[in-house]
Amino acid sequence: MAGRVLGNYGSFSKATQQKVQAAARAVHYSPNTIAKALKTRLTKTAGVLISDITASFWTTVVRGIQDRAARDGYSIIVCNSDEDANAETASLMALVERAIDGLIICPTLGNHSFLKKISRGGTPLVLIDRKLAGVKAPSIRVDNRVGAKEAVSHLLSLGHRRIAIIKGIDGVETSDERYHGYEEALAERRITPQPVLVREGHFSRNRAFEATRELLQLRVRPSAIFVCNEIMASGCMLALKEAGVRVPQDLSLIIFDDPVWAAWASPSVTGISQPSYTMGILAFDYLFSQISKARTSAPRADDVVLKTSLVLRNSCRKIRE
Amino acid sequence: MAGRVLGNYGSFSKATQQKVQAAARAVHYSPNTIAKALKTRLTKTAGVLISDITASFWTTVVRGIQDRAARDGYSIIVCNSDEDANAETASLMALVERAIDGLIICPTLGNHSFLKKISRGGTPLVLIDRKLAGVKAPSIRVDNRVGAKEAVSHLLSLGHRRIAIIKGIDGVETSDERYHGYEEALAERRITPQPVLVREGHFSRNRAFEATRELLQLRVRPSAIFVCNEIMASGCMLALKEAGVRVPQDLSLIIFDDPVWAAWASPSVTGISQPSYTMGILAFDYLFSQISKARTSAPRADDVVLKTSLVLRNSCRKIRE
DNA sequence: TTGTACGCGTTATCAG
DNA sequence: CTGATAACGCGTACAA
Repeated sequence: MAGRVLGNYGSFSKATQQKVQAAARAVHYSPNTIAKALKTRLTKTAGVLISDITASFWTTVVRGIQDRAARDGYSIIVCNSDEDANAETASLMALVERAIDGLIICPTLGNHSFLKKISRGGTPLVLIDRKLAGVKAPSIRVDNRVGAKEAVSHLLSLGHRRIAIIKGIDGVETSDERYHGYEEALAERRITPQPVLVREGHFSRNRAFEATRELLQLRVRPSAIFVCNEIMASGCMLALKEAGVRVPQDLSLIIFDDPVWAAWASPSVTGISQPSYTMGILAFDYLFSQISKARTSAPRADDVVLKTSLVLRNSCRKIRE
Repeated sequence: MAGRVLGNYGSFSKATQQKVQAAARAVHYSPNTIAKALKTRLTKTAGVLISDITASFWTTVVRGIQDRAARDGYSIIVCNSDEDANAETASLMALVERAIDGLIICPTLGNHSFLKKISRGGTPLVLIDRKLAGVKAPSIRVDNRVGAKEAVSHLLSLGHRRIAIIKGIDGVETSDERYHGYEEALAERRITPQPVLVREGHFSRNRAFEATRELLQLRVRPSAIFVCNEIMASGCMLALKEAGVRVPQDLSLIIFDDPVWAAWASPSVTGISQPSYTMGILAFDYLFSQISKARTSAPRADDVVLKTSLVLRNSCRKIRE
């Protein structure tokens, strides 16, 4: 009986309702989600698997997910893969054991057999930041190619022709797409990318630091650098600072991402802003609608690609070459 | 019976073991952690309640907690309070419903009756960043007073006498302690704090932005500002930049915290570094030992106070006054 | 060594 | 509308 009023189902009289509620308050009743889950097979908990919560892009995404999840009565377990496929699988196993109702994941490179098994097993899945071939799940992404192209086109319009790029991890969609954007922008001006100006940064601060140093040692230095994410931007800027290179007088800089510090850095840095918080919100919305199978009237698109925006600041300068 | 061999406890014969295992494979048996948790009262999940994961201090703490938790087979549910007592209680309820095995919390200001009830209820608890009177639980903190004092003493030793402070939230331990450190450092030079130089920043970017603007409008400007955390530092630096104030030529700046961008900002900024990752590691260690009740031989201290360190960079300049 | 029956806290069903 | 009772899947105590 008490179960009915507390669970708010079935039928009961106003009188018993009040009695039960009074008693519940008296005992400080709090429902046990575990027992509930045993019955309903819903834990009201979702898993989130990203590369590293320490990156401010991901921090913001996670905050978006958490906020929306809290609204819907869901809790979130966040795991970090550090771009390592083994770590990914380990986290996935922990998540599955906890019987999460759904999963939001940014897949690493590598074999995703376990992930695919989970997906086939019926666990609702949402991909974030990257797609994954062979898995039928909605994805929330950003148009990396167009964003990168906009960044490089901006440099070109300022007169730059020797534009270097510090890429992420080859094979990772976001990295490859940003490189394609770079290529496309150059192609429009009939410029072919010079291998010596194309550097690997592995989404790592140290690698980007090294890459920047190498670029500065070139006989003919680039007049501008496009850095493919915020983490690498920090390494790059450190190297520039160390070498005494003035931005933008000696060299122009544009980055993919728009971290908080971009605004008050000296000079403030121009970048491509991603709607990270919104991505988190959307990701959970998609997950939730899958979980509750309450398909909204209009069938929603399976691949949500959001727009980035160019935030103009003071790290790029007009040149004549 | 089958439970015994699969759970690997009690006694059984080799023969039955093989029969059961064969059957298990045939049915693709996989244990149900939910049912298990209902019985054992161990969910292998811990809750973490902080103010805002978006702050890089907290991001790092959380990463420390996650890493150590993963090692011990634990998953973490992170909730944000945004320094709001109601939000704190709401998150706490969600956590309790999920029957977490333990809780790491940075308590907000306000009535913690629910938290105390949880603690008395026997849920292992660890306080992080702040203590909480009336709750018997270990706390992992930093010596905020000494750290702040070191920062201000540094400014004093450089010749500064008009030193402004942008505080956090009055009543919050970290904020109050940092202010005490400020007072103490001044007292050693027989300087009494001037109310006009003491500003409220509420740990908020915007509030700190405003506070900085007010300081700059003073008839006699301060020669240095001590900003009590990283979030507020960003607001302060934006205001300085907007007003065209050069650091450190026109004004010296020192902050509590040592965010990643401090190194490559121009100028790089001097600050008080907290061992945030270590704090996360320690917090989970304490929690885990409480959960497993495996009291280590030596009784560990209840209040762990870590040291901060002054990281010298280029935002403070020597002056003569 | 083996079988079995009970309880964990919910939800859901079925008579009353 | 109400009260009792059977699952959910696993651990465990007790009896065989």
